[in-house]
Amino acid sequence: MVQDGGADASRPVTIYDVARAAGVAPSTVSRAFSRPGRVKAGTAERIREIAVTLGYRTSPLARAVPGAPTRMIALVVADIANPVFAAIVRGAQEAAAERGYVLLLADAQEDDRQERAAIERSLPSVDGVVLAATRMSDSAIRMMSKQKPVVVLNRSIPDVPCVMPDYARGLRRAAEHLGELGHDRITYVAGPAASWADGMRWRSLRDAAAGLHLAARRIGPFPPDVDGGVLAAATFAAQPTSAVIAYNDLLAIGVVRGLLGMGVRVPGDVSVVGFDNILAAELVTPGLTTVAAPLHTEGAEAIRHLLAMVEGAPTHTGQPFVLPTRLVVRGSTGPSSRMPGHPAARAGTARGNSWQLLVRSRSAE
Amino acid sequence: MVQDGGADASRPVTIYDVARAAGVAPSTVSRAFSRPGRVKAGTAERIREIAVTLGYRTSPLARAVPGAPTRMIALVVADIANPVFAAIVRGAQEAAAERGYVLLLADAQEDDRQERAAIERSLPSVDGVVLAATRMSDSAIRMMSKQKPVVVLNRSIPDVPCVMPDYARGLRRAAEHLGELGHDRITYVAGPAASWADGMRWRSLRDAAAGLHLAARRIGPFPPDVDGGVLAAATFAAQPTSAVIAYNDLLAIGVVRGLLGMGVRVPGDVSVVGFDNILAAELVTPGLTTVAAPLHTEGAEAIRHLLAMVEGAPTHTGQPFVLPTRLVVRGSTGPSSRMPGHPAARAGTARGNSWQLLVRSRSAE
DNA sequence: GTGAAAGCGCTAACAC
DNA sequence: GTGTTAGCGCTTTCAC
Repeated sequence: MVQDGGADASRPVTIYDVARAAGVAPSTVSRAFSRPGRVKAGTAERIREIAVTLGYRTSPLARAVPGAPTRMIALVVADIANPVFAAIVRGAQEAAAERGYVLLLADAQEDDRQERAAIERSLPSVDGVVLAATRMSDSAIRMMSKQKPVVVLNRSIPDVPCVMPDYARGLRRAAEHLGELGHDRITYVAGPAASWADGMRWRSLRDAAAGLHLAARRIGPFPPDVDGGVLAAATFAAQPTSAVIAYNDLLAIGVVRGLLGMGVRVPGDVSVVGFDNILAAELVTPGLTTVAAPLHTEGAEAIRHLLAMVEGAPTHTGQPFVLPTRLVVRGSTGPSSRMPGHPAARAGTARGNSWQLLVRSRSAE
Repeated sequence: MVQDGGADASRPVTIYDVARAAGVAPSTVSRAFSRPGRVKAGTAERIREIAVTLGYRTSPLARAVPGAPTRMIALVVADIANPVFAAIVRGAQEAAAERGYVLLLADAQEDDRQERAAIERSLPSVDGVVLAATRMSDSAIRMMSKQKPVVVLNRSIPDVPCVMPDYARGLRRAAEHLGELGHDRITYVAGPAASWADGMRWRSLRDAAAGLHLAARRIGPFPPDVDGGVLAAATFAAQPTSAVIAYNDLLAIGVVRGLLGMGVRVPGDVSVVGFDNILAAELVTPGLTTVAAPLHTEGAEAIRHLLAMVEGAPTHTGQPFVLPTRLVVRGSTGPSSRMPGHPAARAGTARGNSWQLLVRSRSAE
């Protein structure tokens, strides 16, 4: 047993130490912190002061033992190195900190089993879970959401609350933009095959294109990074269109880079649109026109919904909570060379509008 | 009281449920998991099977009550939205997951008080702390490291183990590179005033420059982001040199952008070097020459050191653990216009080597 | 090898 | 209002 010889620096100060010093029962100390109203004002204040002097810190772990909340939230991301998730994490972290919650970060590293393992490990310690771009099956998620409050990002699952950007509107704006510039055929460069978001983006684009009387086709899947985009550019070049919309910015940047490397001009010959609006989209040359997803807000909203559920709100299981997107126009999109009257159009016409041949001859070198 | 009527989906399965089902004492079940050697092989196996059937999950929280490890590590970063930290977090997360630890992420949001609050909140629940780019004072950190194992990133503090990139070597390589290209005066664009890393980088550069008979001066401080760089470019243009090394890549990219905006050519008129080698450094035009910090490795090493300490290794409190850096040469650096015989040099000479005037006249427009 | 019992720090019942 | 008591799920003595 440790002597009660005062504040021992090594052993944390407990509620008992405070109680003894204040001359009250431990439960009173506990109440002074958790239910201030139920303790006489004077007593509460005295306890607080003594607690501060002694350096008492409430231990969230012990508090949690009887099944009480831990004030920790697990945030599961597919890949923390991906700038998209960094922004989401930031938003989530802010919203959580604001309410006194702490974030437990689990990085699935784009791998199903890692994701499972990470969740298994953290689930028991947290009050709820936010799944950002999960690879789990709908049923697995639904099962999980029976155990603990769960909010899913970027994906819609019946009976599970979810937050996502307005894909339909975002892609429609992108298609309109391209249409206005005179492009009438759009290639969608797909991301990961298993991705729910990819399917959603493609469907949104296809529907929007149909409504605008534009032709849309899809190539892929490709890994959602710059190298994937370079790869995609090569595939694309075999059967080009004048406009491309990519699954995400990284892929779009890779496409631009691949195209440029083949001697294809962007936006002169091909216009390219990304999705997400990551920092690099603004920094590349030409700047990337992209659909801006409200990443930060997504993270924050997901946490807010989750905390509402954790703190007893009814599981809001209706429609997905949709956040507005907007189109950010930069230099990677421009008038189609078929667009009459525009300088770029004339230039394109002058070259016989056949950069395809150019590409072929170059890559044959 | 809950009836012992079998696996109730809502209530988590406890060690007692397993014990009852297996016909052994709870302590035996506990041993079977924590100290497998001390239980007869057959018994242990039977317990394991039953545990799996029942869906038993060990509760890390309850386990932690008597002061035992929680297998959680707090990672405190200055700004999770900064790509540098994202890479560190990634490395840390991997190393932690590998050893069965979970990461508790605290984002200080570049704010002292937030940082303090975040640490206070998470400290009691974790086995140790990794501080990445903290703003805390040396003494506060030292104090903290008496309570729990602490590893500091990118900073050297007596008596506290730390991991950092080899600033001296990295900046020396950058200076050598610039020297070889014929630059003899280097401007260092400083980052945040309070940053330990900034001071270290500047001192390293100054010392390296002295050894190479190059002149080095410093301007700043500037916010360590693209806008800060644009700002810095304006200041720099008033008294330019032919070479710039910036505190980090974001700042360097901003400088390049600012310079380009003023009609200054990079690298034709000014060579620019960054630090960190973030993704965007490769994507911008021209590509940014930069000192690559081993971000991912830093995160992973920090965790490895910390876990060694957590698991009883002596607090390795000697020299900081230094990780190798390397210079990545891209398009933002080129021969000084004073370099005789080189095409770029001639071009520079032809223009009278006086882009300073050009800048002035342009900005006067 | 295994069981019984004590206790981690805290909160929730229940008394007074 | 405040003290007393009984746990939370688990690990760790200490017996046997």
